Amino acid sequence: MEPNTITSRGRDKNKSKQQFLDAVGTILRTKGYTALKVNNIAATAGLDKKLIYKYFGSTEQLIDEYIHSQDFWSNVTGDLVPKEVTDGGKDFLKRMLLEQFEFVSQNKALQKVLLWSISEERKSLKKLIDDQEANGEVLLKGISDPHFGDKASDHRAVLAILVAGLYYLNLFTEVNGSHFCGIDLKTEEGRSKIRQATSFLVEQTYSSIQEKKQ
Amino acid sequence: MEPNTITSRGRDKNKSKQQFLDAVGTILRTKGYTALKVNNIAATAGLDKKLIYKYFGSTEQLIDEYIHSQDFWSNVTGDLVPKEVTDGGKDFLKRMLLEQFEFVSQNKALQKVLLWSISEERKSLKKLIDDQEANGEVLLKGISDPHFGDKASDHRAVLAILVAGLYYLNLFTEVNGSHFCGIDLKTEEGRSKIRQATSFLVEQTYSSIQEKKQ
DNA sequence: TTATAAGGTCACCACTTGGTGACTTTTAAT
DNA sequence: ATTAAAAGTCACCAAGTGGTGACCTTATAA
Repeated sequence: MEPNTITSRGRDKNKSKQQFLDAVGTILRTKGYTALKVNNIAATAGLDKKLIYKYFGSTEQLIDEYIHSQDFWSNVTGDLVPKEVTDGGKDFLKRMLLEQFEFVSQNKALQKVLLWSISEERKSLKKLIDDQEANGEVLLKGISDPHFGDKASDHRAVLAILVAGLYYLNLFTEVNGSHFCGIDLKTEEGRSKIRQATSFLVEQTYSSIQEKKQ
Repeated sequence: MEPNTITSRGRDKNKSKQQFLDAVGTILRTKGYTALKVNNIAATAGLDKKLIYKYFGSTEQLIDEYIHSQDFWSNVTGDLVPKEVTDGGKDFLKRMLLEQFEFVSQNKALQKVLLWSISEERKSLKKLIDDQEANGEVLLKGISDPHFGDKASDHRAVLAILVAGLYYLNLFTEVNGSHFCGIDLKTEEGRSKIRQATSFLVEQTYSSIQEKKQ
């Protein structure tokens, strides 16, 4: 029998594979990566676990295939990159940081993946992180580095702290935490303060590091 | 028989209890909180798991007792608080941030606890976080808030991003990651850049938010 | 219609998990 | 020495884990 590609049957390998991949996503979002067990995944997919071994080889490979299949940073990176940069990328970076802050807070899967990537050594996660880093590298090299000249790495260090800080604050808010340095991150008011501080820090960095360069 | 308090025997309840608590610490540091299983803890302690139930009631209670017994932020918070503040706490905050950055990077247990606290809902972790937050509150209220006046919460938001960012960068470095925004966090050079950026941001914040206030 | 290959189910295995009852060993007061 | 209480060991259980062989089911090419 030839491999079924298009015909819609009740028994569809591709559909079943997708059900497993979806199940991985569902479990990851709701229970986190520690709940990604064969029995759990099979039950969530509503199919027999045997099929996981048949189609993916192992649970690990299924999970890796899930990771590779997702574009976790879609909204952040796929963002509008300005055609022309007149302010050294200040406005672009500001928007990027604020959008990332919002995007992460609304994207449970990305949150769990970020957490996962700092919790467990894993090739496919390292690749994910490295790829995202490479994406950022292109933007920085093309947009802000030229502006900061020999102070480029100083600006990058600042940016690293900002990106990392916004990541952590979002993760922190999800469990056990609400107030951080007295800011209530669960309220719109608190999050607004964080956004303002982000804008402020980008602004300051652009005016001051630029200053030093001249 | 009276409870043994001081006499040193081979069979010493307190010593055994401590062995279990130490085992929890060892496992946490080396394998992370997900490896904190009864059998694992008992094996590490070199004692029978039955004793865990006898002495602590359950594994959960043993773990909670470990968490409560530790002063994870000892070096950071127990730090020298200035008797007299003449610069609005700028120097104090700068030193605090830099010391925290170093301390976390060298303290595996604290790293794992930070990770744990943003991964799993848990009363004792929430208490830990809340207590640390309360410690910080005292310092901020006493040192920097008066300086920033009605802009105090703006300064706090900046500080939140910095503290969170330094946390995340340290956690990021431990697994899967090395470069972040192009900064190699595993090298002294990279970490130095982060320290400089931290100083820079505190400096900027003090000069600029102060400016606005006047 | 029938053969066949792939989709899918189920029972079962070995092993690990948390947890407990029955037991032995040690200690120290009598 | 006797004895009671606590320290500690061991075998065992039920439930859950990852993983597999034997089987049934369905679609379609011949």
